[in-house]
Amino acid sequence: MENLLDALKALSDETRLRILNLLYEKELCVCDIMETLQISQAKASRHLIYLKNAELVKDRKHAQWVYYSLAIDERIKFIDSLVYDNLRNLELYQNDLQNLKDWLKRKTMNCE
Amino acid sequence: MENLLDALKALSDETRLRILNLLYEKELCVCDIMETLQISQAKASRHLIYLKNAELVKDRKHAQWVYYSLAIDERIKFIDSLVYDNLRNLELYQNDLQNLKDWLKRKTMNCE
DNA sequence: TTCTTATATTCGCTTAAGCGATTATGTGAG
DNA sequence: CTCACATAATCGCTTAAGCGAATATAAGAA
Repeated sequence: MENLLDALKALSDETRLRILNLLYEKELCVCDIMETLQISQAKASRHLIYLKNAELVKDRKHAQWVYYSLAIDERIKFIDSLVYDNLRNLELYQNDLQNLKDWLKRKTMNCE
Repeated sequence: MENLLDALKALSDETRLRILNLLYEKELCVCDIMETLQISQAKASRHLIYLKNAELVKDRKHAQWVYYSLAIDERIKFIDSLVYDNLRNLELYQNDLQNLKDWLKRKTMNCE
């Protein structure tokens, strides 16, 4: 996290907050985000790249998938508080977590 | 603080972060902010109003002055962490605090 | 190679936001 | 009332950012 202001700009959009909330659960690929939040592929990709440029998340390519995960270190612990103490009190973000759980279950079943 | 997203948008601008950092010290009027940060009156006023609309600060009118102070409650404690653990490690914000101290001293001397 | 799937990028558009400069409003002093 | 001062609001402009739609890229499968 080079630039604190870039991080804060990344936090000032609802879609990116919703994505961040999901990534606090586990590493996810773009399609997991699309499915869970019911947003377009372009939108998911764009916001993930924005978060990556702000150095809040990192990516890892494996075959045709790109997996995104958190890159929040101790220097920006206030984001942990934001997520756990604020976002997760809100219904929208709770629902997103439930949808993620449901989606991952469906996805796993398809692969068996 | 009705809307968390509004608060985060208010935090995504450097001038507003600098103002917030000053208000963490004490209640200030618009001219204190202008002088300390060396910004125009219109700019100071605009950003203070933005912070007020986001319900991060409140105002109090006394004679021809408008005093602004923090309106950060326990529900958004992550902002305390942002200010104390992050902003105040940065030179810019430290300098602002020193400039505030100097300005308030000059101001008091003129009134005696 | 061709086809499919996952992801990223570009285009055109719309809206939000920041700025300096200026003007308006409101308060107190004389 | 008139003047000075503090603050807010408006105007015109520029730039950033978000969006859907479409296209490009890259990897694996066949």
